[in-house]
Amino acid sequence: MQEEKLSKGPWHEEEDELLVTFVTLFGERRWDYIAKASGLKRSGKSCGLRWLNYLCPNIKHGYISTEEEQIIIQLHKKWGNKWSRIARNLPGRTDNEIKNYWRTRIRKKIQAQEQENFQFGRNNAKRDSLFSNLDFNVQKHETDDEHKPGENPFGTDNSFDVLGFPNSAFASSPYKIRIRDWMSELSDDQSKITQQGGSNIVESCFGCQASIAEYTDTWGWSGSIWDMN
DNA sequence: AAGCGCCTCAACCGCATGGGA
DNA sequence: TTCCCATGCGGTTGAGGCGCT
Repeated sequence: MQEEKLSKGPWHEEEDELLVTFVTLFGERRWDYIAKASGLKRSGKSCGLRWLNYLCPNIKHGYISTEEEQIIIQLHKKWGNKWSRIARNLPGRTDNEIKNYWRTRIRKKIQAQEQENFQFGRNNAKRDSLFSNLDFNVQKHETDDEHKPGENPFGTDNSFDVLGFPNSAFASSPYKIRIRDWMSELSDDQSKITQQGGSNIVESCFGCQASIAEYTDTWGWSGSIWDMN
């Protein structure tokens, strides 16, 4: 038997109305069944997406607030491109919406900011040495003469995240993101973290260990020193 | 007014995962 | 245990809108 050709592209108002009616009747599941029963010439998957990303009454339409943007930035720092996970922390926003917003707005802002921070930070050999065992692809610093005591070597953001990374720099390093994901997983399994002297020793899934020591540097900045071995 | 390029975002694609038979 | 189907997830695409020349 020949399959009826499925339509693609933007949804029409009548299709939306039909889908809403059938979701109300059968619930937000069995999308293939709903697609067939409704007579919509759409795949079940397409119906599910349309509902979850647009028609669902819980969806918030409109501008993403500054507050929501900050949450997205922080969670992306923590989890990377885990859009659905990030979306679960922003009621009414979908993973698709957050993903698009990140790609079109936030990423550009951060890239521009990182470019600025990188230009500033490359003169600070002292701070860079904290990351010398991690391949952040940082160019060799020429001099540390220009850094003044009390001055933030990473620009205006002087905070460090829960994993000890500076919030302002190297945020998009793929290696850093992998380590973040790994640490995020580890945080759910404290048995892999042991104390040794002043350091936490973390056993990694890659067959190596990381020693993490809390420090406060000469400028009064605190954070964590990573030592991979 | 027309043409062009850029941007946004809804929708699609393909792979991964989970659950039931 | 294996297979199949439904759903989840993240990356990509392309239509349409908008601004600039």
